[in-house]
Amino acid sequence: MNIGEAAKAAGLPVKTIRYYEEIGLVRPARSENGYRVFAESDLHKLNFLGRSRALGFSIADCRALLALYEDGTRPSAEVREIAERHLAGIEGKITDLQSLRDTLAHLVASCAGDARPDCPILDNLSGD
Amino acid sequence: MNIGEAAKAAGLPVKTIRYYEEIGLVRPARSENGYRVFAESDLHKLNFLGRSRALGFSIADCRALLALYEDGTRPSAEVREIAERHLAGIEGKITDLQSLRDTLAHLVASCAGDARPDCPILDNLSGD
DNA sequence: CTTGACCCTCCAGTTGCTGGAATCTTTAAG
DNA sequence: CTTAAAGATTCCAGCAACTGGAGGGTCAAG
Repeated sequence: MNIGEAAKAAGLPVKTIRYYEEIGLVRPARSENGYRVFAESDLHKLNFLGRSRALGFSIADCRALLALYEDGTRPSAEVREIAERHLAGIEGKITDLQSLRDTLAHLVASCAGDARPDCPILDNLSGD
Repeated sequence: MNIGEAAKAAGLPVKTIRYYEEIGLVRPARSENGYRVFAESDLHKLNFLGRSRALGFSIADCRALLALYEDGTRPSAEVREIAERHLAGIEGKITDLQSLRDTLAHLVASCAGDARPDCPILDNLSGD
């Protein structure tokens, strides 16, 4: 299977797959003409990567998760630890964004948003 | 005032200030020895930038906000529009992260996290 | 035999800094 | 007066995770 077909099957851009090969996440075979040839196992990995990335895992996490996935004897605790750390990071981001949102919402609400130059948003940014 | 002092006053790293000059956000004067010299107005701008960035505005937004700030006759509507768009972006991100968090929380909760290899997290990532 | 859809590699750009190397200048201590 | 530390300068490289484009080779259809 060529890269275009693999991309469709995995729901990833062709460029991304080439990038994943470059950084050693997948190692598709090559045919005589130099084209990458994706086996079932490669497709499986690509799908795994797509799902992991969609859950927001970093490439480093994905690499670790993939290694754990390939090792049938790993303790599930190791996987869970990666996921937990990621979850904590996301929760932190949500908290940060929520406080940003609250601040911004107040500022936006306080600004008339008309033709006049008075603007509490700029006042706030410039230090009141 | 040299860059180090300006950095302390604005609460920004020295490197960041040099970067802001490089991309044209501030234009401090130079003394004979080549050192940057920050006037009150430069400090004011740096503070403005620090606050804007802390609210998550992109550099492009900051540039626009700064220009509007310097233009005493701007309509507040223009400022508000930038802030509203930013707010909408943040709200979108929050929503995305929340759904990620929910998914991850379920996965983490379903995983025993012990020495056994069975792992619903990996099962999920590999496509069940 | 040509056209168009693939595929290849390599290089540059994205965002917003951050670190480091190599080199001044200034300042405080001895 | 010398010297060493602190602080300033420039330039180059790198981070994350791709993405776009140039310039080319390959293949199947008509």
